[in-house]
Amino acid sequence: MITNKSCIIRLSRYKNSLHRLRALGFVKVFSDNLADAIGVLPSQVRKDFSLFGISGNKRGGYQVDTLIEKLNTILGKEQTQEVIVAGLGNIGNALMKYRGFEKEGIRISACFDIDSAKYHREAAIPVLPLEEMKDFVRSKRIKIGVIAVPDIAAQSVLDMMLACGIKGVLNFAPLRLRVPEDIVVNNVNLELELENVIYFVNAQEKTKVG
Amino acid sequence: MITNKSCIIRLSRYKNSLHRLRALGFVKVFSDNLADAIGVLPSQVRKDFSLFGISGNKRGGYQVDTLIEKLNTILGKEQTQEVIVAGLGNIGNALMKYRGFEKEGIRISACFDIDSAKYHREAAIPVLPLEEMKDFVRSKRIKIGVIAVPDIAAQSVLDMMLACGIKGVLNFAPLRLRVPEDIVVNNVNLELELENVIYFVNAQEKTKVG
DNA sequence: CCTGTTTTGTGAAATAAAGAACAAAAAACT
DNA sequence: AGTTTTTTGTTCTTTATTTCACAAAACAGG
Repeated sequence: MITNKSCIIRLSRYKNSLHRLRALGFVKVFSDNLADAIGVLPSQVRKDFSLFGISGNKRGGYQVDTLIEKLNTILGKEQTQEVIVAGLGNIGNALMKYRGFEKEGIRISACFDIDSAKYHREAAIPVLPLEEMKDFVRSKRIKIGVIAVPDIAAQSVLDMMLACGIKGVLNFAPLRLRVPEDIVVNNVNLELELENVIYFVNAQEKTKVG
Repeated sequence: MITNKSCIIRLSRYKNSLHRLRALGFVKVFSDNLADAIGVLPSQVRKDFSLFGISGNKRGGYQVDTLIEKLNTILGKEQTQEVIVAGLGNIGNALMKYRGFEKEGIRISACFDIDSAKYHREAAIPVLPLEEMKDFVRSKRIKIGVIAVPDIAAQSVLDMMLACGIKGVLNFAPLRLRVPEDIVVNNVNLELELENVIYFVNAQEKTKVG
């Protein structure tokens, strides 16, 4: 198992670029096309592929279609991935409406909230009480959850998810969640990302002056 | 200038943890408290601090208040940072309503959109036509922008921002933006984050079986 | 005031990631 | 058929990051 996160992220980016290239009519690509597209060196592209046993043709590059297929297999996207969302606040709402997941084969199967005013059992994406999470997740064998609840509730909602059999989590609450080793957590922290941009902009300015 | 992004991200995390610790009544902390809080080793904490000239007291640890202050200075948070948002779709909307920025000293000054139906000049956060971006940004000397427009529009909106004097961007459009070297871009790509979780969950499963 | 303990700060060692370089294969051209 | 060119796949090198390890400082207790 390859544990290098940035390598996996690059694979996703390659795949994205390949979709665009295919739409433009490309049938084959070379490592430097892909490198260019995602902003790395060609040798990096080849090394990434080599790590996952993806091979092309010397002088012929890579077949776009087969490459996309292989990447999808590696990234676990052979069938639609079902995920649940906890918390129908700002972020939860945006996620439910977000169209970007579909085309990546990701489907939000349900949203869970504590507020009964939000329940909506018959919606395209049903909004259900937290208590129903266990049955729902188990019967559908869902493995991935998104945490979009307020900070204070995040850890307890996570624990609930784990009890349901969830194995991987995308967390929007700006704190570190405690999880067993075999559980995967990715954090999206908007404040932090902005803060980071701010730091580098300021640092840039200072360098210029000094 | 320190260019190590993950180091800066850790600084932000330390700061977050420190706020929590202070709220709990802590007056001083040790490197291993912070290490524990954000999930790294104590030596990492000390080295990070040392890189930025932050020093504590041998055997006495670090003063929480002064530490927070120093981190704020480093992270450029002495005064409120004003940012603009382009695109009042799902994500733009969620950002405008999101309460998490305030407490980090980040303020969304305005949102810009192409759709005249969305304009709302008198709102707490005004929604303005894209054409007004230049005047607005220049008069307020805003340096940071958020891109929350559809893929196809992202590059042109970015170029517009740069023409206005924006120096750093947080980009939600799932593609690589082309920018001059001195411009900072951080990408938040939700599909990609989820895909990443999915990969590691699948990889985990396979390892267990194999 | 001395001894023992704790915790920092940093230089050296280990690990991980990225980049360069090049042989080998495949196609294209003559 | 042979030569040239292109592009992969992989090994070796370099660079970056993390971790270890320990001396020096600060405090506590006797």
